[in-house]
Amino acid sequence: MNIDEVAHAAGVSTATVSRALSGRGSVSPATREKVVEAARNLGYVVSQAASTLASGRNRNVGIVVPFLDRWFFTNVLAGAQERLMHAGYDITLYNLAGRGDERRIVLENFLPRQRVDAVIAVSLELTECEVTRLRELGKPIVGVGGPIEGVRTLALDDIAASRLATEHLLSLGHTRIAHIGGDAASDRDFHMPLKRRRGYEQALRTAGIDLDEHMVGGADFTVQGSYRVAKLLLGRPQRPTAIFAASDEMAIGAILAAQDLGLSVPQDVSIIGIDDHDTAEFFGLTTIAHYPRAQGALAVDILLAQIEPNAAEPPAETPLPFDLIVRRTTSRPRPEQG
Amino acid sequence: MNIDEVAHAAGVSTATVSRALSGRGSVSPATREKVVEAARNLGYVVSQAASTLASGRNRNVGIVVPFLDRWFFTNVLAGAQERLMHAGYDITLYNLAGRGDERRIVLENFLPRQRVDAVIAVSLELTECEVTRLRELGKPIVGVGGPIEGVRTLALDDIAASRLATEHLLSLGHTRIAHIGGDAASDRDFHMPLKRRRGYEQALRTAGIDLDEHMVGGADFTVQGSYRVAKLLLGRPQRPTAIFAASDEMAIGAILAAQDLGLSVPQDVSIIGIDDHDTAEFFGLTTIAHYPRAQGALAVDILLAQIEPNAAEPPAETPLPFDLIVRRTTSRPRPEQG
DNA sequence: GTGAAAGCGCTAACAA
DNA sequence: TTGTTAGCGCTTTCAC
Repeated sequence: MNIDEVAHAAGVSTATVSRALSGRGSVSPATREKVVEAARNLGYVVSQAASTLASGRNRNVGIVVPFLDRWFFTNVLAGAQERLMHAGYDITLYNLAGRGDERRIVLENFLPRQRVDAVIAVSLELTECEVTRLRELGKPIVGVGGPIEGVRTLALDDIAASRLATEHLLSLGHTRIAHIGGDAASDRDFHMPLKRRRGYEQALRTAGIDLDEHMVGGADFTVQGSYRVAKLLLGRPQRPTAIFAASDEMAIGAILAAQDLGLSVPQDVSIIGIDDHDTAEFFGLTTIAHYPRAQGALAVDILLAQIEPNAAEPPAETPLPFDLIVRRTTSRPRPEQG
Repeated sequence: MNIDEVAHAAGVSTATVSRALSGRGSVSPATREKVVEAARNLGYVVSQAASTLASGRNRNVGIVVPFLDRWFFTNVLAGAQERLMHAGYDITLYNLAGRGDERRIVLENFLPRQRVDAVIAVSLELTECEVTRLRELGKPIVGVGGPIEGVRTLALDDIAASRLATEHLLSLGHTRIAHIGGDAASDRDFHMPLKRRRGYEQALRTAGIDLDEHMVGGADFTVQGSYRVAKLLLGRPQRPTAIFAASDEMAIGAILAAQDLGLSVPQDVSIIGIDDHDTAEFFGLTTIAHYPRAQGALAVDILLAQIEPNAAEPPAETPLPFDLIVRRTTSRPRPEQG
């Protein structure tokens, strides 16, 4: 079943079939109708490979993620996926998780295969050499979540978001505010944890509060990792009255730790996170929402504006929105006793 | 940069370049060396589209999932992804989540584009007509997690796994065992919740315990949904001494509900789930593990055995493994009082 | 608005 | 083992 059969059935040339079905070039309405009808009857669908070979267009976008099983990545992916599907694009998934050679394999073997028209790089911290490789593809690239040198990136202003979270605690009257951020490993792989810590520090300094390194713990962005750290932080004599965790999952770990220590949230400890994770509502978690699905969709819009001939205007470079969502895990601290 | 330039640089014909780089057909070691060298120097990578058009092979597998943000699906995906990458295959992701027309679009427009050599359908419950469409593609298909008529499927024996979970509770001496399964919506879309309930019922009946419909609740497989149902179940006068939840996330909802009611787990209520979710360890959750990553990898092995010329033997059709993992949320019930 | 025809870059059958 | 060559199925100029 190929284009010749459809052309024959519709009584036109293959060129006309191509124009009628692809929408580029002009075809009279009547002819188009005939062609579409014939194609449907025969169950014809264009061969992607032949179309690509002849036109250079793939109708396919590659998405590179560092993990698959993390809330942020799956949501960016879902948002991008939905938008791409409705634009008629396939999505090729590259996952860098694994024992190490995956990065190289993807960058050197998969991406250059010319199967994609553009790539979305999610939270990738790349070496200079890797960035070069990526740009050598000559394909439009947009980053989501982690800045890539010389590539347009959609990234939350982590410092500002963290400042907002910390300021919320300060505005409630807290002064002993702890922070649970990244550990050595996550700090090495990503800049995000450091930036969130920076925002926390900025807010404290602005409020005239001295930084206390005993008030800062590092975990691996999981519930369990944060739980352990929170137990330590909350077990100290001069314990914090509030905790700002660098992610909602870590905030939840802190909530569970507080409960297990017999502390009430928020009466004894206020807790705030960042994300607005699916389960944040359930835990009543106060947090900074930052909409990864929308980020995925926006990344697609930016790319399509570059690769689709008559696409809409590329979206303006406005900062990504984030919002303080006040729920039930933050409140004024108890009045000091003694 | 195409095959001709490489051929020229290496001083051989394009056919030899093709053979040397693809590994099919015989090439002398010396020639191969020359070709590989030339290709590397020029930064040449075969054009996937041209290769596909000429050979009919895509080196690409499609994976269809109903959601992206659920533990089971992302793990199957990750398992399949890793295996495919090391076999040199791309992976095209089709997500059916959305407002309804996605299913049709994927089945009628995307999959027939001949971009994939095979498809993995994860937890898809398809109509007869949809199955027909899928099989008409003439591509190898394997299902993971939800049986598809006439298609080899890797699926947990849900009934047996649920029986095992329930029997664990029975063996500890529980007789008032509740079940949190699917709600109306999930029962409509998937068979799995019904089967897990069936296993629960079988185990109880075998133990000579009458089924009590007040002991069965339905939720949407989320922590929060199950939390609500568990509160109702545990709030009754003759409350259950044990709960078998059809997923770990729901089991965790039940644990949190019990805690909030002032009940100790496992002293007042034993709780068991199914999955061995990432956070099961943290909650000390007793559960039935069933290895979705391995299922994804196995699905790939089955497909590659069909589409790779000199692939390994296709894996035998053995039942999928599942194991009882006893942790700290199950124990003997308190002796009856009064 | 439509058709003829020249590729797009590769693979595989065949010949040498 | 290696080269020659005919497509794979489509898109796109260029004529008309």
